[in-house]
Amino acid sequence: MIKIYNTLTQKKEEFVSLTRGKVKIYNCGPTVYGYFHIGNARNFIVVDVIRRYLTFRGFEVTLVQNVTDVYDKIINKAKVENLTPTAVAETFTNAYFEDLEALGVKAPDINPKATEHIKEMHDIIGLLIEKDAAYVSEGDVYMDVSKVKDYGKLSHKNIEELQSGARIEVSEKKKSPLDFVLWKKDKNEGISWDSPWGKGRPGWHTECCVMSQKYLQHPFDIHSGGIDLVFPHHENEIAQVETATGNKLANYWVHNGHLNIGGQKMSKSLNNFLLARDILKKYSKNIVRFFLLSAHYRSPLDFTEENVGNAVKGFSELGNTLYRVAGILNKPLTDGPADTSLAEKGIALEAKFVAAMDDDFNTAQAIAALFDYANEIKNTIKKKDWVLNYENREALKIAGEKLTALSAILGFKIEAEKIPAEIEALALERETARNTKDWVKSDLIRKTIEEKGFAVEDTPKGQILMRKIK
RNA sequence: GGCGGCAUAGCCAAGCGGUAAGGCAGCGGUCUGCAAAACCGCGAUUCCUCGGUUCAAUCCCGAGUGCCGCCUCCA
Repeated sequence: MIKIYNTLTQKKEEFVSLTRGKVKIYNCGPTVYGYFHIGNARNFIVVDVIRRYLTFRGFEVTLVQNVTDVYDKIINKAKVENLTPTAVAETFTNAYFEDLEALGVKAPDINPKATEHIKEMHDIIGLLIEKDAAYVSEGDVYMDVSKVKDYGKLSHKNIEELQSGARIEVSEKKKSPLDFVLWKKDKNEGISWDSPWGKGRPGWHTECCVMSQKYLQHPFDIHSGGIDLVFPHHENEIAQVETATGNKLANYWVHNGHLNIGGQKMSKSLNNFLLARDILKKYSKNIVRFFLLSAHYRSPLDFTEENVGNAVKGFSELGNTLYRVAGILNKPLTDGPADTSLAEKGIALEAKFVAAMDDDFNTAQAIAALFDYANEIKNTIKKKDWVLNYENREALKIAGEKLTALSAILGFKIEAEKIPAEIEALALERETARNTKDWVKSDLIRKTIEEKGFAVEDTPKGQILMRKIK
């Protein structure tokens, strides 16, 4: 049974999809006015893992992740750079896809753009006006929050408390400070569309309403995003959709915690962010993912060089396990008793991994299961009475494949790369030197191998070659 | 001010009623010609504090302290 924590009910709930065997997910994608940072990456990776896991559990998953390509910040950026908003959006939309791929995030099934759904936005705004839940004011259109049943149910706020909050912008155009803009009157910002209410551009929130409706239909299964989107963004999506259509928007609301830097939220407005693409210059996508998944997705996680450094060391040995397996599988078979313990423990460890992931996608615990699995494999190889007979070789091979497959659910690509012939030749040469106890030559060759980015280890069963992991 | 979350070994981090996973670092050992490697073993007797519920609490309830987030754009 898969359990998911639902922000709406503030409880872990059993996951039951609307259509048997299928899951529809909508994740709030980026506003493309700059490169996305590692905190944004956390969200994309968390959703990627949820998607991969649900697929592993037999669901056919449809993931929609929008691109917000019209927005104040894009317009501001365009002004500063002396470009058109469209050009800015295009540049960073392309960069977004590049960075996703670099992080090992599978491309979402559908990547709708806000600007390609203006007509649909007009429709829902029109419907809201018709229902007297929205009003026109000096060329802008606002949502009338007082007409929304249960406003605040997602973020668990109530209207009175919100109104007493001092931080809400007061606008003469709004009936209430809580009302939010659906359509903004054009102010010659270089991007606008005609509408029944005059020239203008869409406000936030509405795009997600219409794109989720168009590609997934309401209600769908899972709506996700960063915890900071709970209010007002997701609250306002619910307000619009449920008021306009009377349908529930989504069943499960999943929100990931923030990536902090120095204990503080990483954000573009605080200017304390690290770009995903810059981090990737220093660390591999495996390491970045390993680090980001080492804490539960709902917990805050602090990005420090030390923490990521730990991830590098921890992850390396996980990856190296496969080289150790591959190295042993190469050796000639010998006679001896079969050892069934690896196969037995493998089943238990896979179950541990699945149980962890079933429980609200507990990747931290799932990673622990991977380490247990890797340790079991290495321990087996090291056992004095374990021999490479046919049965044991098959069991080892299966264990290695299983470890690779489970890791792939978290998006870790661990596999023993084919060792280049050149390195193999060096290793053979080294073995010859070792056999004649020519340690000087042997160590020299080891050094050469290392300089070429590989490592060689001597074990009772012979040399093991592996690529050094970064 | 309102709402929400978090406080677990030197560091990171699971656990959410039955007596503390995993990783990094450290220490001891095994293996090795050597080894930076690998493997094995060792580490929390206040799980922030104080009360309470319970046969039993890190886990539930209350109070307190300290952090963080949201209430404005934000993954």
